[in-house]
Amino acid sequence: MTRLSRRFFARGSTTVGPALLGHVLTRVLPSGEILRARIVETEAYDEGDPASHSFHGVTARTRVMFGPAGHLYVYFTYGMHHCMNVVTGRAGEGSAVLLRAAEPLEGLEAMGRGRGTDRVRDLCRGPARLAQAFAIDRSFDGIDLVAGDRLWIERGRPPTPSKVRSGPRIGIRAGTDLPWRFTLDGPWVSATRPPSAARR
DNA sequence: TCCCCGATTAACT
DNA sequence: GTTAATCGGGGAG
Repeated sequence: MTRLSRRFFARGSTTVGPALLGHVLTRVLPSGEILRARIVETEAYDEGDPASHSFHGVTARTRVMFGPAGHLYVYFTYGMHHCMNVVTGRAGEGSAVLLRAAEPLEGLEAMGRGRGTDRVRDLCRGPARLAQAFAIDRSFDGIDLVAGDRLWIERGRPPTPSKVRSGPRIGIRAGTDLPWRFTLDGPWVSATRPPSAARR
């Protein structure tokens, strides 16, 4: 049970995005319960990418994205949801990988408690659901995944590269031409929705 | 300050 | 397939 290292994260987001698939997000709750889930869906965001929160430079919210790799960037959206990202690249670069979905492996009961559902398939399928299942909120913004003791990523069995699919990212308006969403086929991947076709 | 809308989800018809 | 929920970020004035 080796943890992914600083070096792993300190590469470009479009490299770290697909590389994270198959590895295991691990959380220790205040109760001591352990949550583990295998990452099956990620998206890369980069400075200069109009869909990225870092596009407009450093702000109070995006400060962590511009910091050293291996830290967690958590944002709040739609007035009710949290989503978590792993910061990538070099300090000074505003890049990160959004964790969008995972296959629950351990601590399903605690995840269900956090989510308010018993449907295993819905525990970690979608970025806000994943954050809720793992009890992650803005207070986790900036924590270190390499050295911290509440959340980290364990080395799993990486898929053969041919199993990794890529396609357009979900829920964004700009940057839809970039194939920066990475998935492993299966029931744990979030639903794809045509980006903003019918959205304001 | 004001205003628009978002890296979403769940509950509708 | 459609839409309400709900609030903070960030650009415009």
